[in-house]
Amino acid sequence: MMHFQNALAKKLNSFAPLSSNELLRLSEARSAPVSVRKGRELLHEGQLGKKVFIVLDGWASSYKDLRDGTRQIISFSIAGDCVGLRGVLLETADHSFSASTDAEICTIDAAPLMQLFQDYPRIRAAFLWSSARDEAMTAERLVDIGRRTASQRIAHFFVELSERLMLIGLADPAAFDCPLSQYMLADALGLSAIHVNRVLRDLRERNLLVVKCGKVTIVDLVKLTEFAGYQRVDDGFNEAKNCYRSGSSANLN
Amino acid sequence: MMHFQNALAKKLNSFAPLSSNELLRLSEARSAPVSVRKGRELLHEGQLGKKVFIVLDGWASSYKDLRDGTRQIISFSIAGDCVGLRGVLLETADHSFSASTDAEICTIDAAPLMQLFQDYPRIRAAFLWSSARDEAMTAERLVDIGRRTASQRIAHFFVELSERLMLIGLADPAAFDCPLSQYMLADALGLSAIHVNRVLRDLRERNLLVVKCGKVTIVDLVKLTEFAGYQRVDDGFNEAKNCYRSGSSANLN
DNA sequence: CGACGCTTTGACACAACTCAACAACCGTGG
DNA sequence: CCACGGTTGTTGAGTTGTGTCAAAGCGTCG
Repeated sequence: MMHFQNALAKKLNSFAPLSSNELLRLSEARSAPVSVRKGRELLHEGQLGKKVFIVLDGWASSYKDLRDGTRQIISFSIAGDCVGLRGVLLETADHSFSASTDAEICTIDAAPLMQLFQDYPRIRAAFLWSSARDEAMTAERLVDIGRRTASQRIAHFFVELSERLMLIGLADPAAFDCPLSQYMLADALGLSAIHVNRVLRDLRERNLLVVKCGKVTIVDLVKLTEFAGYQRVDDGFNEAKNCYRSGSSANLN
Repeated sequence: MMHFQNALAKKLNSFAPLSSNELLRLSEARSAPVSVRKGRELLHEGQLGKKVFIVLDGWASSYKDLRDGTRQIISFSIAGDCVGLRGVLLETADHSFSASTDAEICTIDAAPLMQLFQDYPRIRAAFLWSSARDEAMTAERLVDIGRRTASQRIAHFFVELSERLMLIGLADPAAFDCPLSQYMLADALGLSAIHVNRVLRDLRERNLLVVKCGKVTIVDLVKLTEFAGYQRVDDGFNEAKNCYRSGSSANLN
């Protein structure tokens, strides 16, 4: 209960403040927290999407295994993250899901969750918001892998990770714990583990970022952010600037 | 109205059959269809997410521009596709959106859409399903770019595209129209346009796929699918096989 | 007609991968 | 206690896939 309050509820609250009644309903719908060991697979691609998982503590990852033995990690989940909503909607999971460290996890069955969505618009809104946020991160990872060099990619990943962890109080601006092995980073960022190692050395020698013994230290956040290309071309300041670039007979804005 | 019925309604219907009343409500909420010319930008990254766009005819793309002048296309939209729901939920668009060909597009404002979601659970379900499907495609693209070679990537992309187009009756099993330039393919698949050209030649010489004058011909679907690694390791037959790989005290399934 | 966008090709450079080897660290069991 | 295998990190040498640069062919459209 403590964990539940601290992780999911805290995160959902940050979008749509939930009443104590809504929190109670959520808490009734969820399973008891379960401890799972590192490596434990909780969901296999192709399985029926019967429930969502909520990470209360530890790290987990969503990924797809390919025929040639490689894998692509879609995303890492940390405390407060909800996984599998898409699988519930599509009825079958389109990715696998495993604990990356020892973790504490609970579940909510599809049926009661859908009922909550129907009865409590704010709970629905909060989940949708959270899932939209995850999707935005997936799109950002697409940009990472598609258009950034390995160094930028890794830099970008850690900047983003730092922000995520800070949101839930698990990082301070200069450093945080990160139990991801170089193999996992490689599978998430579309690189080989060996190259990840080389890039990490490079970032260390440039005095940007040090990864050592499961601890990440951001040496120079400004330089790192700049290096990663963290902001995009517009930075949001030129809204609608080009909206009428090509002519059209009607106003779509 | 005709188009609206044929595109969005048809697609939504394929998931959650909508009553004529629900279709009417949807149709009342949407704007009149608007013709936009190729290249027209409809939404710019960072803009307020005030509405969703529905493609009725033609092709469009969602993308992010990077500081160094490159871009990453997140997805292509075709008739029946809905874009911008995420932007509405997160309140600001996390990507830009443009017409890739001359196109016919209508919009639904955020407020009436949310009201529809509240009043008509099946409309809500249909939109959520559609957006979950899009998200699954984004994840698949991530796998493409992260773990497949350029040739596999392109092969995979066209197999997936063929299936999408067939669903809305715009492709037959052997061929379909595709107005995407090699530059657009490159930006979607994390490649350079020049390399896309080389790979297309390669696929042609292997007698797998011919792309010529905006027309894609699939020469050998079986070989192409095999080549692309379209199916993943499990194919869904071994549900739950590994769910108990590492021990745990409680049942999460 | 010239300008422009898209495709095609070649030569070359370089980022990232593979293979191979070794070091450091861990928990386990003899 | 130490030996052990397994996992992770580190480094080097060589290979290859893909990007870059440059140039030419070709439609189309104004």
